[in-house]
Amino acid sequence: MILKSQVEWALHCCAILAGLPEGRYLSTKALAEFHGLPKEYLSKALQSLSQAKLVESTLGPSGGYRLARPTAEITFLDVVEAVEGKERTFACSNIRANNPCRPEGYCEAGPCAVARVMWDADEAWRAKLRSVSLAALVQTLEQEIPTTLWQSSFQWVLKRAG
Amino acid sequence: MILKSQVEWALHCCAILAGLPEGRYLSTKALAEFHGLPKEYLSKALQSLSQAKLVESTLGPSGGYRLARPTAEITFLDVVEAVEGKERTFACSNIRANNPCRPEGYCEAGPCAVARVMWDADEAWRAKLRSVSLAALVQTLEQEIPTTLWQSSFQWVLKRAG
DNA sequence: TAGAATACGGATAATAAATATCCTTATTGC
DNA sequence: GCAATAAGGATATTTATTATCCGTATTCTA
Repeated sequence: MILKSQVEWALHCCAILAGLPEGRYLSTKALAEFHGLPKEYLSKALQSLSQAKLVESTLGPSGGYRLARPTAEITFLDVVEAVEGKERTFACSNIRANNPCRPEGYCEAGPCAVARVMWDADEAWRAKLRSVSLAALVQTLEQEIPTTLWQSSFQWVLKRAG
Repeated sequence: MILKSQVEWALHCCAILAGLPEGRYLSTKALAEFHGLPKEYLSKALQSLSQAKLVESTLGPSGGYRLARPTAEITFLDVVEAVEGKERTFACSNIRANNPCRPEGYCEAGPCAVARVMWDADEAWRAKLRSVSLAALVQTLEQEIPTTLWQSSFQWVLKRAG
């Protein structure tokens, strides 16, 4: 079990969009170029973000994407779920129902104990992702990335932002 | 991203093996029949458990599997990792290295900030799975499953255990 | 107003992973 | 010796992921 690579792409794209000045848009082309990713396929990830209302888009030249909400109000979980979907990572097929000793017409009361544990763990994962916002990510990046690289990247993006 | 169905199968099989009396074995055939699963493919999951040293096996008629450790010393994480592997659920391809503004020969210091968050969440998931033992699962099941079903299942298993 | 650049969605292909089956071998109990 | 078993290799089958291509509507710019 491994997350789609689109999750990684979407998170990095959001990090870039988070630094975009108010009212400006950045195109798929620019995002793909900046990250060295296939433009057409990255486009699908961005469309997922758009459908999840995490980003807004405009058409035409100078079109592209921008965040739809303040960076403090978008979490890692939002992005991950936009790309991966909201379904739990453990699917219970209720195999206990195949127990040959199960009486006719017997129906289990609640969810399986095995599934509950797996779902609790899934929720712990999601809680952790929910606890980190894009704002927090940007703050970390700003501290870690060398100033010159940070600024040159910012310039690179601005030059291409519509 | 969804866990293999073998994870579910392995957990339920371990729950059964946890109730097996000292020194007895239960075959793949019996476990497959009890859960309504394809014997050949379930066998692969049990082999994974065996390779991870969570269960022991013997050959021949009356052969099969039994737990290799006390139920209190086998966790959900042990079983999940035996089947799914120990790799993290987020793979960082280090796409920041594709940044066109990155100076020649520049080398990132530590892991990417995005990956760290994803890995923290992964660890939260694992911690939760690590916190639940087979002993705890059996205790829950014993409380939840109707006594008659519990006992008849136990009898069913014992009749087939070598 | 024409043309170019864009997001969007549908269709399709290529690759990888999960699911499943079959067969052979070595071991064990009867 | 025979039957039942775990183990592991080989091979399909099915599904998911990754990727590309194309047509359409929209928007900016010249």
